[in-house]
Amino acid sequence: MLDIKKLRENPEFFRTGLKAKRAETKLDEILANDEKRRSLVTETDLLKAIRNKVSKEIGDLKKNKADASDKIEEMQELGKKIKAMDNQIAELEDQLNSILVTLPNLPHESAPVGFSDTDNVEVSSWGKKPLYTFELKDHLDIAENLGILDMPRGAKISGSGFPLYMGKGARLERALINFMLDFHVEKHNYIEVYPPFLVNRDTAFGTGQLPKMEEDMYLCNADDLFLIPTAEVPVTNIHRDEIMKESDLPKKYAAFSGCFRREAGSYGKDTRGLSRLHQFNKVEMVQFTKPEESYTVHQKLLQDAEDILQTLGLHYRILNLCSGDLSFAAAKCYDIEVWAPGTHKYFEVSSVSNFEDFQARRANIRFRRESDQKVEFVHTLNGSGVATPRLVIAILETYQQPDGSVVIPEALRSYTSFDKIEK
RNA sequence: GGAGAGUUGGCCGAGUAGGUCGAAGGCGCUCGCCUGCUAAGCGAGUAUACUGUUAGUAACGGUAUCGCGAGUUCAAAUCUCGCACUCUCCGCCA
Repeated sequence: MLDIKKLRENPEFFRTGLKAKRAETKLDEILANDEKRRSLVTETDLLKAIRNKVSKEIGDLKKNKADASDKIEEMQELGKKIKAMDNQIAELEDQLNSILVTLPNLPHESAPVGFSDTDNVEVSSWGKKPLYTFELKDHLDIAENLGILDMPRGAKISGSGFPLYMGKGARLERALINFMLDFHVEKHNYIEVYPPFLVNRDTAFGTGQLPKMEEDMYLCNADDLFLIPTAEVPVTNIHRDEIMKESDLPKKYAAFSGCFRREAGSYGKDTRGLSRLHQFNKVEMVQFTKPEESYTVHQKLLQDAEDILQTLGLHYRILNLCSGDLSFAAAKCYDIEVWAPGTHKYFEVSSVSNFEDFQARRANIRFRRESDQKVEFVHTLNGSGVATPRLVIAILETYQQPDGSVVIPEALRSYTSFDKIEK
């Protein structure tokens, strides 16, 4: 949620930012509405002050057995007026809010201005594309050949985009989750979290999924609960409506969760194998920081995610997303794309975002400064650390052997208990 | 799923024949005093949001908030209705 006070003070700044984010701006409507609302509030508060005062007088009169009927009558009239004005205010607030909640966060100044993913800027990379002396297969061919992934049966059970891992494939999936979670907890000092996978509307609103992205989530209608698209949603909401201690910041959480996405409108794109799924697993890192620290933390968060790929020996590149490609709530975001030699493509395995106070405003997450006891919104950040399906793609394709088998990266072997997947 | 009890400020906990209750008291915390040190003691302070005056993120004022929402009333923490959550018992179940 954008800050209406700042918007009031500097609308042009917001207009420029929103335009870079490719958002429709109705700022004039918001500002006019806000103006009207404030004058009404002032007026109504004045009347309420009178009512409070006179009501006390009535109480005193009655106690002294004196006649108060004149005043009561007066207040009856006043009460009607107040009620009408309160209704008007509520209506104005509804209107104002309905627009405000659909406005995305502004891009940070260090995010390149641009329209689409072609304007994203590669800022760094690690490792390089490995060379092979034999003909490469893509992950689906490898996996089917090894019998570790059964997409047709997944489709039979649930529909397309629901993977069914079998045997060593299932074990590899579980190993990756444990490896990544242990890694972040033990090496990067995150607090491990195991969150609910179903969340209510307030929670989905807090991180910015609602109201605009409702169509992208699975809804359990009978209970009005959403299947989470990422652990970011429940984990960020841990501190919803709370005032945190300054000394608790930065707060670092790492959580595994299943992720469920309807991927509405993306049919026909990246459909092969594990590249785009309705259900997948991910370890997510979430941090709460003081405003002045968030961009330093953002860099560290990126490193924490990179660390996973480096340890697994996978080549990747990092993109600084342009304003137009940033998600609704993000001010800045790095995407990490891992190289898949068989598909000959980079796949996004992690998004590392700084939301500044955008989510904190929506979810009302604040902290108290020790110096002056003032309350402020925290900054929230998160990064995938990382999502498994495309990681599996990269592992299978990178470590495939001429005979169709796949060698397990060293760091994973204590988790898989095997060092090779073969027929 | 059925029946009952509950939800007050950072915590504990008063407060129901509606009125001076943003809310007693205690604990905690902050500042000051006192004191070889510590502890104890004494004094003061200790919510958030919106809004106004103002050059002011300073100061002062107003409004709202006692789980959430609506209602009754001149006036509601206190009455009525709906909802959420917690606890207990029964049923069901991994």
